Amino acid sequence: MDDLIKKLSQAEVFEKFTHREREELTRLATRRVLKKGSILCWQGDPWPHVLYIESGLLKAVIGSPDGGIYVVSTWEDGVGFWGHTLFDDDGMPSTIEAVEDTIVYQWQGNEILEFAIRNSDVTLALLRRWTRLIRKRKESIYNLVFSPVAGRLAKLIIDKFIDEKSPTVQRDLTLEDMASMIASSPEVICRILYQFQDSGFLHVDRATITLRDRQGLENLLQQG
Amino acid sequence: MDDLIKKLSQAEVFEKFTHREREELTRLATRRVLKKGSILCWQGDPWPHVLYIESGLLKAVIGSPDGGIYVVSTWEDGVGFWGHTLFDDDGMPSTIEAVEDTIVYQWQGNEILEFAIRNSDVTLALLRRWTRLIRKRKESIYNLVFSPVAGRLAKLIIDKFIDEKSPTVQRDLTLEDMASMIASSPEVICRILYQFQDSGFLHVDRATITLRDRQGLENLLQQG
DNA sequence: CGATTTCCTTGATATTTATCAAGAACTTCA
DNA sequence: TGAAGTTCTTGATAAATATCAAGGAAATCG
Repeated sequence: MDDLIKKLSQAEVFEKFTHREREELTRLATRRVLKKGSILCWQGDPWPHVLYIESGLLKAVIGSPDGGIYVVSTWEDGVGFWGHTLFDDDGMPSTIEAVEDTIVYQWQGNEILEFAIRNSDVTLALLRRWTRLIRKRKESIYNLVFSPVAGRLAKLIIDKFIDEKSPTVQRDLTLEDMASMIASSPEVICRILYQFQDSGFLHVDRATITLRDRQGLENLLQQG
Repeated sequence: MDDLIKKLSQAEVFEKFTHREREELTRLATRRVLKKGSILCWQGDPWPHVLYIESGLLKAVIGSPDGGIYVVSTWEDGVGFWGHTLFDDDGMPSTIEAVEDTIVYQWQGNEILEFAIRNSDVTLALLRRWTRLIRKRKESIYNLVFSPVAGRLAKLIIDKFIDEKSPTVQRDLTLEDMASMIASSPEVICRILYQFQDSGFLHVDRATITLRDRQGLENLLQQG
């Protein structure tokens, strides 16, 4: 548990609590282990909670009635997740699913919100965090509106290689996974991947992707 | 000025201030008249301010390097607008433009933020407001990802007719305006409009649109 | 290891959407 | 009123993207 205190003191928003408050928070936390593929909450259901992700990976997904899905965002270890329900009593806008086995600490949201509101540093950090989320969503909108599929894929790949020392990465996402992240279809993504290879940007094989010309990819983003 | 106090007491977020605080706010406010087409702030520029729209209409627009534009949202009279910059010191994510002559009251953001943080009701209202914005953005994303152009246009039209007693409205938006609101092109919108007419949903002429079958349009939304 | 399943790849084809072009209808304004 | 500028409308065409289908490669699992 001391471990958790330490981690919280380095996490956005949580870091702004006083040490004492963090101690209290640690006491109130419930540790949960989420199996890969399990659902934390469903789109539309209320979920007035707060989460700290100790390890693993979550994704927020919106689905259409006829089965299409789109991955709005992913949440990595070391970050907090505040349920929308907490702030406006409405259902969650997306389904949250564990991409891999994930360990989280969960709070009853109103308990922690109580703390947060009393501490203006925390409040400001929360507002700041929320603002950044809005920016992210607007960026998604920008990409959907102005970038063709190739541009969106280029961006996805570049992001993949951020803080990656080696120019080669394992293909840990299936084509379908990628499709659901950039609103396209697996076949199209496959083709564009090899198109990128033909352009000399990447080397692609079944298991790996090797970055050959980052600048080339980045140019695709600019011109949309 | 008493007028302003009264209006603020009925506006989201502002209503949560104490009467005394609102008095103070009223003193700090600067009244501005924005001519139709004038720009309040540019995408990318810092803008750490707060706005109350007394009359008129603003729109938030994102633009691509090659001239495309997309209207992210519009802001009507009676609502407040809080600059993103205020919360994270970054540039604004969109350009804010007056759609028509608009009268606003503007504050130096940090002054008002000071108040807001000290009053937990206001803080909660702000977080709530911010949460709703995120929901709106996600809805936009949903529509861009899952609805074809016809579906997005149908939604735009239905929204147009919300709180409209008459089934006929003036076409106050040009085709280009609409195009920039649903990420399409004027020609395509024109065609779909007449398509809707052929399907019996609307009657269209150069100056007006008459709603004939609301349910028909709404069905388009469901199935995407 | 063999069987089954999932995933990748590619060709052929269909669908959706955008673009270009040109004329008609309307507005504005001198 | 008439000239200039917008906006609308429609046809023809092009581009982007999705879908369908099928074979092959890899992974999984009993």
